[in-house]
Amino acid sequence: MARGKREKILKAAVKIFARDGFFNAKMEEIARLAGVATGTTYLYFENKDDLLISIFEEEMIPIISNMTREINKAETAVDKLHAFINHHLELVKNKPDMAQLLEVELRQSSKFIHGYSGSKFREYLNLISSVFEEGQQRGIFRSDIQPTIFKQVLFGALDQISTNYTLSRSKKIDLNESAEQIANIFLNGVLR
Amino acid sequence: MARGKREKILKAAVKIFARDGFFNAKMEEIARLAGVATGTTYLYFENKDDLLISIFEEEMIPIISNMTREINKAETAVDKLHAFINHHLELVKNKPDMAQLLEVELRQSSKFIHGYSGSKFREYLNLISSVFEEGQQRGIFRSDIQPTIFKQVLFGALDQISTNYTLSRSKKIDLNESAEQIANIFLNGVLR
DNA sequence: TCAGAAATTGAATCGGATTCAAAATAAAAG
DNA sequence: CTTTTATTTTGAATCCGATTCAATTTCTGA
Repeated sequence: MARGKREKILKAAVKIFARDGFFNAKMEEIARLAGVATGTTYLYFENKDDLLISIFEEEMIPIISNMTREINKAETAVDKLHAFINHHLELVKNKPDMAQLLEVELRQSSKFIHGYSGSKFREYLNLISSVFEEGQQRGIFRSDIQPTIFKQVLFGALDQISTNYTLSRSKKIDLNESAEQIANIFLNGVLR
Repeated sequence: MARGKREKILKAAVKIFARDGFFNAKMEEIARLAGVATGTTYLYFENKDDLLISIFEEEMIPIISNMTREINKAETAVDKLHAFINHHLELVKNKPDMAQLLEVELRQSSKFIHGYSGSKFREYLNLISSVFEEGQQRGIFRSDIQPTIFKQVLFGALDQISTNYTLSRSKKIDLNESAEQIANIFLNGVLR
């Protein structure tokens, strides 16, 4: 099994899923774009859901490492939280196709929603709780808030804003403004 | 067209969707449980997606009116926000089937995600922004935060916590504790 | 009681994910 | 180089379930 074939299928799937949506995307067309036979896709991926989830897992690797780098640039926990929020929304703005895939299409996969409790998603969320814990240890953030709840709450907030932006045709929403407001609400909410 | 038939199909669909998930639910089985022929379901609903969305629209009516009542019981904007948060999570805890349908299955419907910009969802979100605006007018909440952003941020946070709870098998998460923490973060974040 | 309209039926159609026997290709053995 | 054997790929056939629609049943009102 040529390793390159897997990559080709993955790359083709990103394009087709982004263009047609998960539901309307045809395995046959993904195969055609990848230059392989329909059945070949099933040698590299269990099924359509697995293909989508694999895209997620692969795409999250650079996203997580970039985010980590971005966070580490900042000194204080406050700045790190700011960095997370800004970078997350930056991504949504700059990679709309990928954003659409990760935010919208991925959640239509029954397997993802139900079965998956994947490491990459957890890892991404844990970037938030790590920063938060650091802030707590330094006495900057309130200690009566559970990092586990905080990470979900902040992620949920960002995700709602992002999805709304991604789905809005016009794109006239100002994500920088949103980022500022979110940071504002949350930092005031957790600072001692 | 007997009005009662539509209700029977709707009721059967809730059961089957909740039990099998949107994707695995079979129209034939919904029809059987409703006591009609397969084709009959298509006289009352355009397709499977439309059936799911119709459930959403109908279920939201009492949810919205109960929530409105609950909010109006409270005096201050702060208490109203508290009420919203508590009641939302209360619902998730007390009607797990419906929660699963609204939070999980609904979002697997391509039509819902893409096409739908439904009135009921907007209406629910606007309950939040109304309370928030009221608080701003009374000078209780900061005026530099946009109600439109606030409503999405709070809803997103609640939704993430709720979905996480709904999908977790064990249900050992304490939603009351979560409610308290969320209220805590947000109220500190927006109070002057 | 009967013609026409409205509602219902469920078998047939259709689309697309998935499978798998056959074919092609690569690797190993002589 | 053949020949064998193992690996990879192919794409037509299968399968499943949403959706359709011609035929049938039920209702209406003259």
